[in-house]
Amino acid sequence: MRTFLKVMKALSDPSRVKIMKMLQKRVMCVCEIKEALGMAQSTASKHLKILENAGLITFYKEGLWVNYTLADGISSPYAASLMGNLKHWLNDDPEIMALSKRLPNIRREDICGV
Amino acid sequence: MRTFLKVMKALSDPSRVKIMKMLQKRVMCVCEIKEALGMAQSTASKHLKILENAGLITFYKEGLWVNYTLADGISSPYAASLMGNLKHWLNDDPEIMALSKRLPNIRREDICGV
DNA sequence: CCTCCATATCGTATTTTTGGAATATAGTGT
DNA sequence: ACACTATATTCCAAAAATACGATATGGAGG
Repeated sequence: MRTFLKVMKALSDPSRVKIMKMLQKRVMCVCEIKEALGMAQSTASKHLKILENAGLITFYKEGLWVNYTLADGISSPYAASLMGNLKHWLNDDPEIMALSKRLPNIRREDICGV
Repeated sequence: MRTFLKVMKALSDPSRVKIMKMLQKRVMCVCEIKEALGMAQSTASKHLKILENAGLITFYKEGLWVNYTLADGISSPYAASLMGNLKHWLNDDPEIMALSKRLPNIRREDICGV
């Protein structure tokens, strides 16, 4: 039950859903996500932690950057199922479409120092 | 997006998940649900409204009683998918199992006036 | 019309969630 | 060791969710 609720809660927030949809397109670091969603860095970091805790995303470090990516989905049947469905859900949502369009222009080289 | 979030939020609360699992077994009225979950009547009513609003349950009136039942699932793909999965999810959860066991003993005739 | 009963809604206190600024941590390069 | 940078964590305020008692609604029966 706790695992199930964690997955549901993680996907109950629009910012976190948007993060999931962006990560379906490509790997992203925290500063890119913060930029894409127009939120404070600490806020982005917190959302990412909630998603990770639900088994929906993972990360790997690359120098100073922390690259977040979709989890492989073996953490729980709930995470696996929802992640699968999210692939085709919300693709025609106006906000998601706008985000997808902007995504190529959001590059860490432009946002972080150098 | 709003529809999706409504479904996720609706299923992010343990009481509401328990209500869904009980309704998988049988139709229930508000007083039976309140009794099964040990909560105030107003609380049960509000949870039911949230689930209904998410397209997960419906009701039909029968005299003074309002019988709640699982929705047919055509309200949204999110509701449909989650409802389908919930059928086999959480069946081995300790709390859900205990509830299922108690369910036959929770009858409106014993709870409401006559 | 009046009463009774199941349910819905309102008002309100409590808890949880969310968001940002400030601070801490950790990796990189000098 | 020091400075710099990306990220995580902490602290705190605002907003939302949750729970309950009290009240309102609406159907059933006398």
